[in-house]
Amino acid sequence: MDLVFKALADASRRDLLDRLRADNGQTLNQLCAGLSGMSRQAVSKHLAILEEANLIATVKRGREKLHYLNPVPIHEIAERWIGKFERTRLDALSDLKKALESSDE
Amino acid sequence: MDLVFKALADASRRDLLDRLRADNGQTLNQLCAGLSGMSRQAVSKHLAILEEANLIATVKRGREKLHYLNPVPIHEIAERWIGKFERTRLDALSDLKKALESSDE
DNA sequence: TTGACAGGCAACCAAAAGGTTGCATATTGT
DNA sequence: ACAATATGCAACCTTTTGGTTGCCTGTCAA
Repeated sequence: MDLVFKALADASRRDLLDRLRADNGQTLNQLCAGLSGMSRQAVSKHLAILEEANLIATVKRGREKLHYLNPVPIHEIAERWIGKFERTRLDALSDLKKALESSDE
Repeated sequence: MDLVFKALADASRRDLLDRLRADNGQTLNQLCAGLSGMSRQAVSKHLAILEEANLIATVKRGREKLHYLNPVPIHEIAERWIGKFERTRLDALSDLKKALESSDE
């Protein structure tokens, strides 16, 4: 799970995921076109990190490599981790409110 | 939003949030007790990062500082970002499946 | 008043992250 | 065959990150 969080920590990588979501199965060069001002190798490294976090899967087709979004890890994070915080949302907010009010006195 | 993702990227910080969720309103020293083998200053820095990302709010009470969980940014991420991926989940998976099958031929 | 306690600030350090350049390899179209 | 295309690999560099130590400030209690 740590790998997924770390992979999501970078804005360029989130952007890559966004663009794969819009158009799945793109090659490295296609994805490079979007991140302007960044070298192909940098994009390649980002994709490797996403792949290691299992957020994308790749298929080689001839000399090119197609990148596919794998939304499962994001789903798992939402379920197992964010879900916990969603459930306690109102409690935490009421704690916060009470704490702020008592500090006004 | 970037600050929130970056704040969530570290396991110690996620642990701090977990512990605040279990017991809201803890002081720095209380939170230190949990992260064994880490100095008070290191924990303090983590808390500062969480606070800057607006994931916790603090209230000073005398010489101590109480830390409260603020689940709103996590909720927003779940809504605005993860939600998008949840919605396209089945599509992406079927793309993946098709791509894998065609690579078998 | 004077310790002890809770926390803040700043300098410093090692390791990891993000990026670059240069070169190698494999595939494709002519 | 050969030139162009698509990607991989490795060394290197700079900035950020996570952590430490040392000292300073504010607050409480005896």
